[in-house]
Amino acid sequence: MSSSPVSRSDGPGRSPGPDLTGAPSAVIADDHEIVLHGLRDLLAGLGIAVAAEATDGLGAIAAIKRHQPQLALIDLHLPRANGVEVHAEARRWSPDTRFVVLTGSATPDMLAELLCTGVHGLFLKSGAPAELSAALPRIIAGETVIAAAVQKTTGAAEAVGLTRRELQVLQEIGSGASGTQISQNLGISAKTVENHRASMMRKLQVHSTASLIMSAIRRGLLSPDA
Amino acid sequence: MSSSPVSRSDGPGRSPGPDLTGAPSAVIADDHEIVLHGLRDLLAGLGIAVAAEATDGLGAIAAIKRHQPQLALIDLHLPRANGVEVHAEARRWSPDTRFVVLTGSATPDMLAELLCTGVHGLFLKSGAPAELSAALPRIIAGETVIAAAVQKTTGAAEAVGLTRRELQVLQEIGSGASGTQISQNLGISAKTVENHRASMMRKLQVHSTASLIMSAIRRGLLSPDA
DNA sequence: ACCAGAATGAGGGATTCCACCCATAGGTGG
DNA sequence: CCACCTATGGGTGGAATCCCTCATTCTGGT
Repeated sequence: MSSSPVSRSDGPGRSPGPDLTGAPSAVIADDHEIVLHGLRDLLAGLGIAVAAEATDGLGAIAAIKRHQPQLALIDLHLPRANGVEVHAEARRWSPDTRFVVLTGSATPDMLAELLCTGVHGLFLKSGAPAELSAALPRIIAGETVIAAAVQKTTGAAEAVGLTRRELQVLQEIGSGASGTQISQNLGISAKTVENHRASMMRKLQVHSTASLIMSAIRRGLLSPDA
Repeated sequence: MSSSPVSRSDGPGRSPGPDLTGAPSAVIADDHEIVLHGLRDLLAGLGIAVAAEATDGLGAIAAIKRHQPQLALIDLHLPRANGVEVHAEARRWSPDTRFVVLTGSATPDMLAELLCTGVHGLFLKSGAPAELSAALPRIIAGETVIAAAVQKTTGAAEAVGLTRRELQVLQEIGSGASGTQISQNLGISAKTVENHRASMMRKLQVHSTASLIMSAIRRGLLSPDA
């Protein structure tokens, strides 16, 4: 049933091809139909036309490439290419598009990565739609808006008390690397890696690597889709 | 801002208190405002009044208890009490309510638990809203409808080829138990536990417990909130 | 200047994991 | 009956983990 990856007919749209002159246009992407519905409504209220919709990352890239919209509203958690990848790829084909990433549950490492890549907006789906509505016009005008709640989420690691280095080691562990491999990847001693791991286990109050991974994912310190 | 856990004013509602005689009423709960918006629209299209909304599990329980709706539309992943818990608790206070659970990403064990508890409907948020719209009237009429996509998800373990016993061991590992502890919990030899683990790692093509957990969570075989 | 903490590194011992090998029951289906 | 899979159990050996302790260096803050 979900076999139309590129774009679907846009209800209120009337002009085919890119219309850089008229009303602002947007491409939206989310794998939940119900969220797409909500975004449609929200954009309609702002007088922004939806040029295309996509339900996965590759479809979003193609749609942005084709329609060159002023705005791209992309879910972070998309099949076949997540929000980070969509942004990295699509910006090269549509340099004037303003990218806004939505996320349900974000991990600090992903958010940090996103902020570094220079996305123009970052919002939580659990936040009030009004927050997004208020910010979108300003984003289109050239501002960059990061929801306050996102900054709070980014501090999840600090809340637990994990340091930068520990977080790096954590990600390496999650990727399946052994102590020796991690030490080579990070250019430090294997013993230091072990110390960092032990430190994290103490802080998270667990006593096995398996629990460490579980706890880290539960607390949003690590993303299963790494 | 998200400090009203119980219920908020219902726009189109006009009769205070439970109205078991008139048009069907519903309580909806989701921690994403945008999803609530979509559900509101969807129910309006079916002529179902929204008696109350909630953004967390405890709020949902309270709202159902108070309004005794014909229908409860509950997200599986809610703060302070998930869909399973909401259903288990609220059904005792509102026995005539039909419970429908929505889920974004579900793990086989959670879905199995849900199906056992006797929920009346089970749908994926990624599914077409039309699927839900079509099913709701029949659910209210007394049927039980499980989305086809859910059954597919439930078979995730079979797709990878993990057996029942292996899945049990996997959950034990995720809970932080060591080989010896698992053997005691399951009443088998520690060596057998080790064999099951090795078998899973072969099937998932990983070479460490950390990767095993990560891969299992990614494939939906394990829930981080265990 | 001082102190707290992060990051680095190490020693040592008990335990566990991981990857091979192997065998015996019991069930299922051709 | 035989082949196949599951579940069970074992052995062996090397690698990695886990849990302590301790020390050094560098930074940030008051």
